[in-house]
Amino acid sequence: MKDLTQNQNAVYRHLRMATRPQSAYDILDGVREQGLRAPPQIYRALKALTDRGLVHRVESLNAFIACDLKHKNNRIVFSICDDCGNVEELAPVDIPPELKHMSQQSGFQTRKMVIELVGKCSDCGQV
Amino acid sequence: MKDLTQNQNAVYRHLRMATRPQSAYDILDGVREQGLRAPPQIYRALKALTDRGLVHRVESLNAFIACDLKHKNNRIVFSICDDCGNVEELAPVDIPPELKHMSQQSGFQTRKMVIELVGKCSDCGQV
DNA sequence: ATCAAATTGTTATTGTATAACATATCACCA
DNA sequence: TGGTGATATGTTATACAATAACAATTTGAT
Repeated sequence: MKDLTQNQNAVYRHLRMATRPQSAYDILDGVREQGLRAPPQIYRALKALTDRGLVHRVESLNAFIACDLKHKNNRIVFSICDDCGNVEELAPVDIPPELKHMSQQSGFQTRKMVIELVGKCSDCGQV
Repeated sequence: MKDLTQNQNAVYRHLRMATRPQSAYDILDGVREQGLRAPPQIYRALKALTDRGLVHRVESLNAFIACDLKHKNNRIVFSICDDCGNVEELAPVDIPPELKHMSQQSGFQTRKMVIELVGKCSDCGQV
Protein backbone atom coordinates (compact mmCIF):
# COMPACT_ATOMS: atom_id res chain seq x y z
CA MET A 1 0.00 0.00 0.00
CA LYS A 2 0.91 3.64 0.32
CA ASP A 3 4.59 4.04 1.20
CA LEU A 4 4.82 1.33 3.77
CA THR A 5 8.04 -0.55 4.31
CA GLN A 6 8.18 -4.19 3.31
CA ASN A 7 7.65 -5.37 6.86
CA GLN A 8 4.80 -3.00 7.50
CA ASN A 9 3.21 -4.10 4.27
CA ALA A 10 3.45 -7.77 5.14
CA VAL A 11 1.89 -7.20 8.56
CA TYR A 12 -0.82 -4.95 7.19
CA ARG A 13 -1.76 -7.39 4.45
CA HIS A 14 -1.91 -10.22 6.95
CA LEU A 15 -4.26 -8.22 9.17
CA ARG A 16 -6.51 -7.27 6.28
CA MET A 17 -6.89 -10.89 5.27
CA ALA A 18 -7.61 -12.08 8.79
CA THR A 19 -11.18 -12.54 9.94
CA ARG A 20 -10.23 -12.28 13.58
CA PRO A 21 -8.05 -10.05 15.71
CA GLN A 22 -4.51 -11.33 15.51
CA SER A 23 -1.95 -11.49 18.28
CA ALA A 24 1.56 -10.39 17.43
CA TYR A 25 2.59 -14.03 17.38
CA ASP A 26 -0.30 -14.98 15.11
CA ILE A 27 0.99 -12.34 12.74
CA LEU A 28 4.54 -13.56 13.08
CA ASP A 29 3.46 -17.06 12.04
CA GLY A 30 1.58 -15.58 9.13
CA VAL A 31 4.46 -13.59 7.72
CA ARG A 32 7.38 -15.97 8.28
CA GLU A 33 7.40 -16.71 4.58
CA GLN A 34 7.96 -13.06 3.86
CA GLY A 35 11.17 -13.25 5.85
CA LEU A 36 10.15 -11.86 9.20
CA ARG A 37 11.58 -13.88 12.01
CA ALA A 38 11.42 -12.13 15.37
CA PRO A 39 8.85 -10.39 17.56
CA PRO A 40 10.46 -6.94 17.50
CA GLN A 41 9.98 -6.80 13.74
CA ILE A 42 6.28 -7.40 14.21
CA TYR A 43 5.91 -4.96 17.06
CA ARG A 44 7.76 -2.23 15.20
CA ALA A 45 5.58 -2.65 12.16
CA LEU A 46 2.49 -2.65 14.36
CA LYS A 47 3.61 0.56 16.01
CA ALA A 48 4.07 2.31 12.69
CA LEU A 49 0.70 1.06 11.47
CA THR A 50 -1.20 2.01 14.61
CA ASP A 51 0.45 5.43 14.62
CA ARG A 52 -0.94 5.95 11.13
CA GLY A 53 -4.36 4.72 12.11
CA LEU A 54 -4.27 1.78 9.70
CA VAL A 55 -4.38 -0.72 12.51
CA HIS A 56 -5.93 -0.69 15.95
CA ARG A 57 -4.99 -2.54 19.05
CA VAL A 58 -7.84 -4.28 20.85
CA GLU A 59 -6.74 -3.72 24.39
CA SER A 60 -8.82 -6.33 26.08
CA LEU A 61 -7.57 -9.05 23.75
CA ASN A 62 -3.92 -8.10 23.37
CA ALA A 63 -4.55 -8.29 19.68
CA PHE A 64 -4.64 -6.18 16.54
CA ILE A 65 -7.01 -5.58 13.66
CA ALA A 66 -6.83 -3.60 10.44
CA CYS A 67 -8.96 -0.50 10.47
CA ASP A 68 -12.06 -0.92 8.30
CA LEU A 69 -12.84 2.73 8.12
CA LYS A 70 -11.23 5.40 6.11
CA HIS A 71 -10.41 7.60 9.05
CA LYS A 72 -7.29 8.38 10.92
CA ASN A 73 -9.22 8.68 14.06
CA ASN A 74 -8.63 9.15 17.71
CA ARG A 75 -12.03 7.85 18.67
CA ILE A 76 -12.34 4.14 18.35
CA VAL A 77 -15.25 1.81 19.09
CA PHE A 78 -15.21 -1.96 19.13
CA SER A 79 -17.83 -4.56 19.86
CA ILE A 80 -16.27 -7.73 21.18
CA CYS A 81 -18.16 -11.00 21.36
CA ASP A 82 -16.93 -12.89 24.38
CA ASP A 83 -18.40 -16.07 23.00
CA CYS A 84 -16.94 -16.43 19.51
CA GLY A 85 -14.24 -13.77 19.84
CA ASN A 86 -15.39 -11.80 16.86
CA VAL A 87 -14.59 -8.09 16.87
CA GLU A 88 -16.26 -5.37 14.82
CA GLU A 89 -15.17 -1.81 14.53
CA LEU A 90 -18.08 0.58 14.76
CA ALA A 91 -18.17 4.12 13.48
CA PRO A 92 -16.57 6.51 15.95
CA VAL A 93 -18.83 8.54 18.21
CA ASP A 94 -18.20 11.81 19.98
CA ILE A 95 -17.09 11.90 23.54
CA PRO A 96 -20.31 11.91 25.57
CA PRO A 97 -20.94 15.47 26.84
CA GLU A 98 -21.16 14.45 30.50
CA LEU A 99 -17.85 12.70 30.14
CA LYS A 100 -16.22 15.62 28.37
CA HIS A 101 -17.44 17.85 31.13
CA MET A 102 -16.28 15.53 33.89
CA SER A 103 -12.80 15.05 32.55
CA GLN A 104 -12.37 18.75 31.82
CA GLN A 105 -13.31 19.56 35.39
CA SER A 106 -10.40 17.52 36.53
CA GLY A 107 -8.12 19.17 33.99
CA PHE A 108 -7.62 16.07 31.91
CA GLN A 109 -6.78 16.60 28.24
CA THR A 110 -8.07 13.74 26.14
CA ARG A 111 -6.03 12.77 23.12
CA LYS A 112 -7.76 9.54 22.34
CA MET A 113 -10.87 7.69 23.41
CA VAL A 114 -11.37 3.95 23.16
CA ILE A 115 -14.74 2.35 23.75
CA GLU A 116 -15.00 -1.41 23.99
CA LEU A 117 -18.43 -3.00 24.14
CA VAL A 118 -18.29 -6.55 25.46
CA GLY A 119 -21.18 -8.91 24.95
CA LYS A 120 -22.67 -11.27 22.42
CA CYS A 121 -22.79 -10.82 18.69
CA SER A 122 -25.91 -11.60 16.69
CA ASP A 123 -24.72 -15.11 15.88
CA CYS A 124 -24.01 -16.05 19.48
CA GLY A 125 -26.82 -14.07 21.10
CA GLN A 126 -29.62 -16.48 20.20
CA VAL A 127 -30.41 -18.59 23.24
CA MET B 1 -13.83 -6.28 54.23
CA LYS B 2 -17.14 -7.98 53.64
CA ASP B 3 -16.75 -11.77 53.48
CA LEU B 4 -13.64 -11.91 51.39
CA THR B 5 -11.20 -14.74 51.75
CA GLN B 6 -7.82 -14.00 53.26
CA ASN B 7 -6.15 -13.86 49.89
CA GLN B 8 -8.81 -11.68 48.37
CA ASN B 9 -8.57 -9.39 51.35
CA ALA B 10 -4.82 -9.05 51.07
CA VAL B 11 -5.03 -8.23 47.37
CA TYR B 12 -7.90 -5.81 47.86
CA ARG B 13 -6.15 -3.98 50.67
CA HIS B 14 -3.00 -3.70 48.60
CA LEU B 15 -4.94 -2.19 45.71
CA ARG B 16 -6.72 0.28 47.96
CA MET B 17 -3.44 1.51 49.37
CA ALA B 18 -1.80 1.86 45.99
CA THR B 19 -1.74 5.21 44.25
CA ARG B 20 -1.21 3.63 40.84
CA PRO B 21 -2.64 0.75 38.90
CA GLN B 22 -0.86 -2.39 39.97
CA SER B 23 0.18 -5.30 37.80
CA ALA B 24 -0.47 -8.78 39.16
CA TYR B 25 3.23 -9.05 39.92
CA ASP B 26 3.30 -5.69 41.69
CA ILE B 27 0.53 -7.06 43.86
CA LEU B 28 2.37 -10.32 44.41
CA ASP B 29 5.41 -8.42 45.67
CA GLY B 30 3.16 -6.40 47.93
CA VAL B 31 1.46 -9.34 49.58
CA ARG B 32 4.33 -11.79 49.94
CA GLU B 33 4.43 -11.04 53.65
CA GLN B 34 0.84 -12.18 53.95
CA GLY B 35 1.92 -15.58 52.67
CA LEU B 36 0.96 -15.41 49.00
CA ARG B 37 3.65 -16.86 46.81
CA ALA B 38 2.51 -17.62 43.29
CA PRO B 39 0.77 -15.83 40.41
CA PRO B 40 -2.32 -18.06 40.32
CA GLN B 41 -3.17 -17.01 43.85
CA ILE B 42 -3.14 -13.39 42.77
CA TYR B 43 -5.09 -13.97 39.59
CA ARG B 44 -7.74 -15.99 41.40
CA ALA B 45 -8.22 -13.28 43.96
CA LEU B 46 -8.36 -10.66 41.22
CA LYS B 47 -11.00 -12.63 39.38
CA ALA B 48 -13.20 -12.86 42.44
CA LEU B 49 -12.74 -9.15 43.15
CA THR B 50 -13.42 -8.02 39.60
CA ASP B 51 -16.48 -10.28 39.43
CA ARG B 52 -17.82 -8.48 42.47
CA GLY B 53 -17.01 -5.07 41.02
CA LEU B 54 -14.58 -4.20 43.80
CA VAL B 55 -11.66 -4.07 41.40
CA HIS B 56 -11.34 -3.12 37.75
CA ARG B 57 -8.85 -4.20 35.18
CA VAL B 58 -7.30 -1.40 33.15
CA GLU B 59 -7.04 -3.16 29.83
CA SER B 60 -4.53 -0.92 28.16
CA LEU B 61 -2.12 -1.22 31.07
CA ASN B 62 -2.55 -4.89 31.99
CA ALA B 63 -3.09 -3.62 35.49
CA PHE B 64 -5.70 -3.42 38.20
CA ILE B 65 -7.18 -0.77 40.47
CA ALA B 66 -9.62 -0.79 43.34
CA CYS B 67 -12.97 0.67 42.45
CA ASP B 68 -13.43 4.09 44.02
CA LEU B 69 -17.13 4.19 43.51
CA LYS B 70 -19.83 2.44 45.38
CA HIS B 71 -21.29 0.74 42.36
CA LYS B 72 -21.20 -2.74 40.98
CA ASN B 73 -21.26 -1.45 37.52
CA ASN B 74 -20.98 -2.67 34.01
CA ARG B 75 -20.08 0.72 32.65
CA ILE B 76 -16.60 1.80 33.47
CA VAL B 77 -14.69 4.94 32.56
CA PHE B 78 -11.03 5.63 33.08
CA SER B 79 -8.79 8.55 32.29
CA ILE B 80 -5.23 7.43 31.75
CA CYS B 81 -2.32 9.86 31.72
CA ASP B 82 0.24 8.57 29.28
CA ASP B 83 2.85 10.79 30.82
CA CYS B 84 2.83 9.95 34.52
CA GLY B 85 0.73 6.80 34.26
CA ASN B 86 -1.91 7.99 36.70
CA VAL B 87 -5.37 6.53 36.27
CA GLU B 88 -8.65 7.94 37.58
CA GLU B 89 -11.98 6.26 37.53
CA LEU B 90 -14.73 8.59 36.43
CA ALA B 91 -18.40 8.20 37.14
CA PRO B 92 -20.03 5.81 34.69
CA VAL B 93 -21.96 7.27 31.78
CA ASP B 94 -24.72 5.78 29.69
CA ILE B 95 -24.00 4.15 26.39
CA PRO B 96 -24.16 7.00 23.86
CA PRO B 97 -27.49 6.76 21.99
CA GLU B 98 -25.88 6.62 18.53
CA LEU B 99 -23.72 3.79 19.72
CA LYS B 100 -26.60 1.93 21.31
CA HIS B 101 -28.47 2.28 18.08
CA MET B 102 -25.56 1.18 15.95
CA SER B 103 -24.76 -1.92 17.95
CA GLN B 104 -28.40 -2.91 18.19
CA GLN B 105 -28.72 -2.67 14.42
CA SER B 106 -26.05 -5.29 14.12
CA GLY B 107 -27.74 -7.43 16.75
CA PHE B 108 -25.02 -7.03 19.33
CA GLN B 109 -26.03 -7.42 22.96
CA THR B 110 -23.84 -5.33 25.21
CA ARG B 111 -23.10 -6.71 28.65
CA LYS B 112 -20.38 -4.29 29.60
CA MET B 113 -18.90 -1.07 28.28
CA VAL B 114 -15.40 0.15 28.98
CA ILE B 115 -14.30 3.65 28.03
CA GLU B 116 -10.67 4.59 28.31
CA LEU B 117 -9.64 8.20 27.79
CA VAL B 118 -5.96 8.54 27.04
CA GLY B 119 -4.19 11.86 27.36
CA LYS B 120 -2.59 14.13 29.92
CA CYS B 121 -3.71 14.71 33.48
CA SER B 122 -3.79 18.19 34.97
CA ASP B 123 -0.32 17.80 36.48
CA CYS B 124 1.32 16.75 33.23
CA GLY B 125 -0.76 18.88 30.87
CA GLN B 126 0.98 22.18 31.58
CA VAL B 127 3.43 22.90 28.80
C1' DA C 1 -16.30 -40.92 59.86
C1' DT C 2 -16.42 -41.03 54.81
C1' DC C 3 -16.37 -39.41 50.51
C1' DA C 4 -17.33 -36.11 46.68
C1' DA C 5 -16.93 -31.30 45.61
C1' DA C 6 -14.89 -27.09 45.97
C1' DT C 7 -11.07 -24.31 47.28
C1' DT C 8 -6.23 -23.27 47.78
C1' DG C 9 -1.26 -24.11 47.03
C1' DT C 10 2.55 -25.29 43.88
C1' DT C 11 5.20 -26.25 39.78
C1' DA C 12 5.89 -25.64 35.30
C1' DT C 13 4.78 -23.68 31.02
C1' DT C 14 2.72 -20.70 27.56
C1' DG C 15 1.91 -16.17 25.73
C1' DT C 16 3.02 -11.12 25.24
C1' DA C 17 6.34 -7.48 24.84
C1' DT C 18 10.69 -5.11 24.95
C1' DA C 19 15.82 -4.17 26.15
C1' DA C 20 20.10 -4.26 24.29
C1' DC C 21 23.12 -4.77 20.92
C1' DA C 22 24.66 -5.79 15.88
C1' DT C 23 24.25 -4.66 11.17
C1' DA C 24 22.87 -2.18 7.42
C1' DT C 25 20.97 1.95 5.06
C1' DC C 26 20.47 6.77 4.30
C1' DA C 27 21.42 11.74 4.08
C1' DC C 28 24.51 15.25 4.37
C1' DC C 29 28.46 17.86 3.23
C1' DA C 30 33.76 18.75 3.85
C1' DT D 1 33.68 10.61 -2.83
C1' DG D 2 33.96 8.79 1.03
C1' DG D 3 33.52 9.77 6.05
C1' DT D 4 30.25 10.52 9.64
C1' DG D 5 26.25 10.83 12.34
C1' DA D 6 21.36 9.60 12.27
C1' DT D 7 17.92 6.41 11.34
C1' DA D 8 16.13 1.98 10.33
C1' DT D 9 16.34 -3.08 10.54
C1' DG D 10 17.81 -7.63 12.20
C1' DT D 11 18.93 -10.65 16.14
C1' DT D 12 19.54 -12.48 20.68
C1' DA D 13 18.19 -12.71 25.00
C1' DT D 14 15.24 -11.58 28.60
C1' DA D 15 11.42 -9.49 31.18
C1' DC D 16 6.67 -9.34 32.12
C1' DA D 17 1.73 -11.40 32.10
C1' DA D 18 -1.32 -15.25 32.48
C1' DT D 19 -2.77 -19.95 32.88
C1' DA D 20 -2.57 -25.29 32.63
C1' DA D 21 -2.08 -29.09 35.32
C1' DC D 22 -1.73 -31.32 39.30
C1' DA D 23 -1.26 -31.80 44.65
C1' DA D 24 -2.90 -30.79 49.06
C1' DT D 25 -6.37 -29.08 51.89
C1' DT D 26 -10.84 -27.76 53.42
C1' DT D 27 -15.85 -28.08 53.33
C1' DG D 28 -20.21 -30.00 53.71
C1' DA D 29 -23.62 -33.54 53.12
C1' DT D 30 -24.93 -37.94 54.57
